[in-house]
Amino acid sequence: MLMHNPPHPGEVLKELCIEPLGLTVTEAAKALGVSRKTLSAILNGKSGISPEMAVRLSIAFNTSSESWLNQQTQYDLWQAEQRREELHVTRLSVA
Amino acid sequence: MLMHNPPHPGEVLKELCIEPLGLTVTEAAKALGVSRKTLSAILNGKSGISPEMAVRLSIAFNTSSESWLNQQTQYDLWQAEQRREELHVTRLSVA
DNA sequence: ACACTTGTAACGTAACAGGTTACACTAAAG
DNA sequence: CTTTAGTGTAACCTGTTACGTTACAAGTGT
Repeated sequence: MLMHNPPHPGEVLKELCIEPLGLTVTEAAKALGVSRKTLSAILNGKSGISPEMAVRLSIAFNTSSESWLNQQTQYDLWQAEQRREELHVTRLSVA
Repeated sequence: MLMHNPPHPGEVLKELCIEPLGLTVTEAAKALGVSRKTLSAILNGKSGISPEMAVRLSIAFNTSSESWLNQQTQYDLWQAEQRREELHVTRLSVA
């Protein structure tokens, strides 16, 4: 159960990958093979990290695609959990 | 790094929740607060588990929403990894 | 025969990742 | 001061996907 608001993966990407390497958004986008707009949207929290983008990041930064997508999952899930009460769901199990 | 083709979360849902409780798709869909079509699509691998659906499942079956969404993430990622070679990405880091 | 369950086709909507082009802004370098 | 590089983002487009309702065909069991 997630307790705290997880950071948007874009922030992590910026702080752990882009800034340490002194990369510009334009450079990084070109290397990743996506448009500058797409990367910019991620870095500014306007869009999420897709499975394909996670793989791109894993290649460019020699990291784990799983870690990127898991971060996104935690973020998305926290958003959905905030609306837990609004979903009228009947309990089917007590296990 | 994922090595094996992960099962579709719908299969797991069917085998671990629906069938053990002797639930019909119609009943389960009603309890979850979604249409029969939506649940059927998930159970038959035609659509994935959304963040909101993960929360619904966690309420209905008293489980962890994280586990459901993580399963979906692993599944989606495995699909994306199959196309790893097709993405022309430049390595930016050797760390 | 009838009722129940199921998958699914055929429509629709909303959301979202991604693309191109173009604009305004900032900051640095000449 | 002008020029250049970098940036965010608006305005358009596409493709995909989750979800809804309605309706149909097929299977199963009473």
